[in-house]
Amino acid sequence: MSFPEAMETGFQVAVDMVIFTLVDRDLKACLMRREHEPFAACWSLPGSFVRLDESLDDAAQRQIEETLHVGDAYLQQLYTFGDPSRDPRRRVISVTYFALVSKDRLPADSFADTSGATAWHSVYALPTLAFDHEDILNYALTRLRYKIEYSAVAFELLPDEFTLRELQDAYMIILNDHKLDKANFRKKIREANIVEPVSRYRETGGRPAKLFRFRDDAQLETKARRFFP
Amino acid sequence: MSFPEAMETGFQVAVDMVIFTLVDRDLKACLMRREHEPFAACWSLPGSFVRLDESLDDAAQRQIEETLHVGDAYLQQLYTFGDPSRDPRRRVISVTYFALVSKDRLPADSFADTSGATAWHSVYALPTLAFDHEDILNYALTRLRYKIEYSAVAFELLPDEFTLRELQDAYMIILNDHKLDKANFRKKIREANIVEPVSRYRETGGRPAKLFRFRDDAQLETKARRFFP
DNA sequence: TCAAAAGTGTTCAGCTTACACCCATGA
DNA sequence: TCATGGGTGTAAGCTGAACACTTTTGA
Repeated sequence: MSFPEAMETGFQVAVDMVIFTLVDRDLKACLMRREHEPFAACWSLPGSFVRLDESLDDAAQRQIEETLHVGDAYLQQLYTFGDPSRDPRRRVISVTYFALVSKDRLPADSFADTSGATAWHSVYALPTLAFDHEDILNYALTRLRYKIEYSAVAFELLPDEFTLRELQDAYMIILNDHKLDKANFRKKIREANIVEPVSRYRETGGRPAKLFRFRDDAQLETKARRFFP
Repeated sequence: MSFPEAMETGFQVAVDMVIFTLVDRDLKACLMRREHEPFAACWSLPGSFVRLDESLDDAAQRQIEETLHVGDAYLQQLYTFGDPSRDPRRRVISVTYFALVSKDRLPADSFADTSGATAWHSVYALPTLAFDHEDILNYALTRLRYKIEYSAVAFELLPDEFTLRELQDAYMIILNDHKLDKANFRKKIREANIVEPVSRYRETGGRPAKLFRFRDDAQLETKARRFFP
C-alpha cells in the first residue's frame, strides 16, 4: 500500500472489512496475517486505504474482490473508528463494513489453505487481533445478530437453494442459540412469505428435504415493532 | 475554518451534527445559515473539520459546545458519508452524529433569534438544505425513531423531572404518531422500571400531575426481541 | 357542579411457546 | 421394521389494543 508523501501529515481514510461466511456449521470471519510492524505476525481484518476518487462503498467492494475474488457481495457500513491513537504511526480513520458471502461463491481452496496470508477463523475461537480489530469484529457480530432479527439477510450466507433446516441452522449458528423450535420457526418463515419451493429435494439421512429459494420480490425488512414502551 | 495548504490534496474529515430538541410540542433540529458558496444562504447542518489530534466523538462534542454552548450532550454516531462528489470543492469524509439536548439546557434566547446564523427548524417543515444534508437529517430522524423503540433515550430530550403525559407526548411527537393509548403507555413504563416518582406535582389545567425522574440504575436498552423469524 | 386532565382496571383477540405427533426414505 | 430426519397441528399462556371508568383539581 503506498500513498503520496505529502499526505502523511493529514488523515488516512481506510475501510476495514468484517467478512462473514457460514461453513462447517460455524460462522467464520476472514482474517489476514500481518507481515510488518506494528503487530507483525498478528491477525487483522482485511482493509485498504480509500482512493481519493472512490466512494467508501466502492472501496469496500474492491477490498473484497482483491481478498476473495468475489464481486457484488452484500455489504453494510457499520461504524467509523477514529481514535487518534488507534494506529501508532499516523492518523487513520477507519470506516468499517460487514460483508456476507455464501461459501459456494468462494474459491474451493479458500478453506484448505491455513498457512497463507488469509484464513477463515471461527468467530467463537478468535486469535489475538491487531489494532482495535477485536472491537470492530465484535461490533460487527453484534450488528449482524441484530440485523437477522428484523431482516432476511441470512440468505446471503446460504446457497441459492436451501432446506428449511439449513436456514434454521444458519440462524442458530449466527445467534449462538441452538434452542429454536422447528415447528415455530417454519411457521414464521411461511407467514413471512420470503421463500418459495423449488421442485427439487436434498438427500439427507432420512426423508428428503424440500429445497427452497428466496423470493425475488420478498419484503426483506420488517418494520420496527414498538416494545419500549 | 482553516487547514494547512498541504492537506488540500488529501482527505478532509468532518463531523456533521443533527442536533434535536423538543420544544413547543415539536421536534426541531438545529441548522445554520451558510454565508459562502457553494450553497450560500442555504441552511446546513452544524459541522466542523476534525483536528488531527482529536477523536471523532470529541470533535462532535466540541461542535455542540461551539454552536449551542452545551457540554456533555447525548451523542450517537450514525453513518459516514463519503461520496467523492458530495462537496464540489474537495474530498470530504463526513462522519455524522445525532445529538439530543433538552430545551432547558439551552440558552433562553436560543429560540427567539430566527435572524441569526443558527436557528431551530421543525423536522416536519424543513427548508432546502446544502450538500447531502437533507439525506443526513432524514437518516438521523429514522435512526432516532428506531432508537426510542428499544431504548429509553427519550429522557435526554426532557427536563430532569417530567410527568408521564410529557413523556408520552415526547414519544408521540418523535414518532409522529398521536394515537398512543394512555393506559397502555403507562403500564409499559411502570413495568420497564425506568422512572421513579418524586414528591412533587406539576400544575395543569385539571388534576395535578405527579412528577417523575429517570432512575440512575435504569436498564436503558431492551434486548432485541426476535421477530424475523 | 362542571370541565379538564390525571390516573387505573378489565376484557378480548392474536401471537408465542411448548410439545406431541405423523411422514418419507434408506438400511 | 427400525432409525433418521422432514414436516405439521394444537392447546395453554402471555401480550398488546381498546375502552370504560374513577380521581383530583380549579373555576
